[in-house]
Amino acid sequence: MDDTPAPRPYRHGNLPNAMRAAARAILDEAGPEGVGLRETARRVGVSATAAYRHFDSKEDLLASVAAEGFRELTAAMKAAVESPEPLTGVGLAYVEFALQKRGLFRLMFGPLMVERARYPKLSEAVGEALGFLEQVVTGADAKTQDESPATLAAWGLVHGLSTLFIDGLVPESQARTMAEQILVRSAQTRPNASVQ
Amino acid sequence: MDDTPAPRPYRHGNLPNAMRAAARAILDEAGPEGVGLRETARRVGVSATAAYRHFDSKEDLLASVAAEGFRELTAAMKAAVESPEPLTGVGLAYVEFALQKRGLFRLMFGPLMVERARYPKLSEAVGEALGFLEQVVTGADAKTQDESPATLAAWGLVHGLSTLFIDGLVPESQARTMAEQILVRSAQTRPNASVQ
DNA sequence: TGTACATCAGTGAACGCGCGTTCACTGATGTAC
DNA sequence: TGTACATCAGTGAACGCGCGTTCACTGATGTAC
Repeated sequence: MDDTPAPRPYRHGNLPNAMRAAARAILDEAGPEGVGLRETARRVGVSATAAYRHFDSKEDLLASVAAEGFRELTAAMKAAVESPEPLTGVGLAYVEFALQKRGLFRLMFGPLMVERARYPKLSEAVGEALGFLEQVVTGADAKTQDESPATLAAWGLVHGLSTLFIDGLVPESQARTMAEQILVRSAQTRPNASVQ
Repeated sequence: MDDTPAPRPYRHGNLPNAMRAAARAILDEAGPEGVGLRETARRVGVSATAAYRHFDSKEDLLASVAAEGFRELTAAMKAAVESPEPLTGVGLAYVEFALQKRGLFRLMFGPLMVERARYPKLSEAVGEALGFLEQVVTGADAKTQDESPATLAAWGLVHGLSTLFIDGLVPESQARTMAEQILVRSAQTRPNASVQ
């Protein structure tokens, strides 16, 4: 019986995904600055150069991770829109996403954003998240380029709470209760809040 | 006449301040990640080792820059509290601060926050900014450790708007108009908004 | 079904770089008597 | 007023490090005939 643990096939099979997963692990341990292409490759068990078969550069890898993050954020919000108070539910889902995937969230809204025009997949994922939010807030399909003030107000609030929480400016233990209290109240005072 | 440009005295005079100023310049050009102790010293025209006479480490330098930032933020908010609608004025001052001192703002709310307990001056400056905000929102002197939900709601909103603006998720040209519109409206619907 | 060959996905060595920090030092300043 | 000496604020060289990226390569896979 040969039970030597199969020294890995020559071809990895799905290196891009494995790289993204490893990068996300580092992201949560060390934050966006801690993610290096070499270190990521090391974790996957592959040479650093192998990464260049699949990504143009380190930035390209990070952009693809960020895009993945935006897609997951959109999915999380979509799952939450079925709640009795859609906007509150979606807002809480946003905050929850940030709390649970801090490193990823930080990457998504970090300095990469400055260059995001260079990564179409990323821009698209950002646009979808935003479009969905716009739709929840205004009730209309957003085909406009820019966000409405109402959307921006809602987005700003949940985004600000999220970052204050993950930056430790509010004690972790209070984050969720606070968020719920604030978002429920905020939804009640909205001009066009749905009648109860 | 000796008009050789005085080859700088042996002693700098105020190296700590000069280092902070240089660090802030880099901050605005390259963001928090671009700030290095060596590069900062280089700009000041001093050897890298000279910095260690005044700062324990690179992190120590950054913490002192961040503390300076929080003190300036507090001052900016205090200057704005005299406006007809204090909360709106303070909120706009907050957003304006972020827009004008992006690099600094990013540093102030960056990963350094995680370790801020190790820098008493920084913690104190953060506490003062927060305490003032609490006072504006609730009208009471905040002697409590934690923020009230009302304060957190206001802070979250202005903070979120600020970061969305400086991360380029809303077109720069619209940022100020949007902020004003949102904050004015938000102040009107607050439970205890001042009567007009 | 077998073979030649193009393509794809890896490898290890090497590049140059800038970083934070420590070391042993030197030159200027301030202070005690 | 002068001198000895401690202290303070700089210096340059060196440390080890990990990084992103390029290079020339090799081994495995897929495809055409």
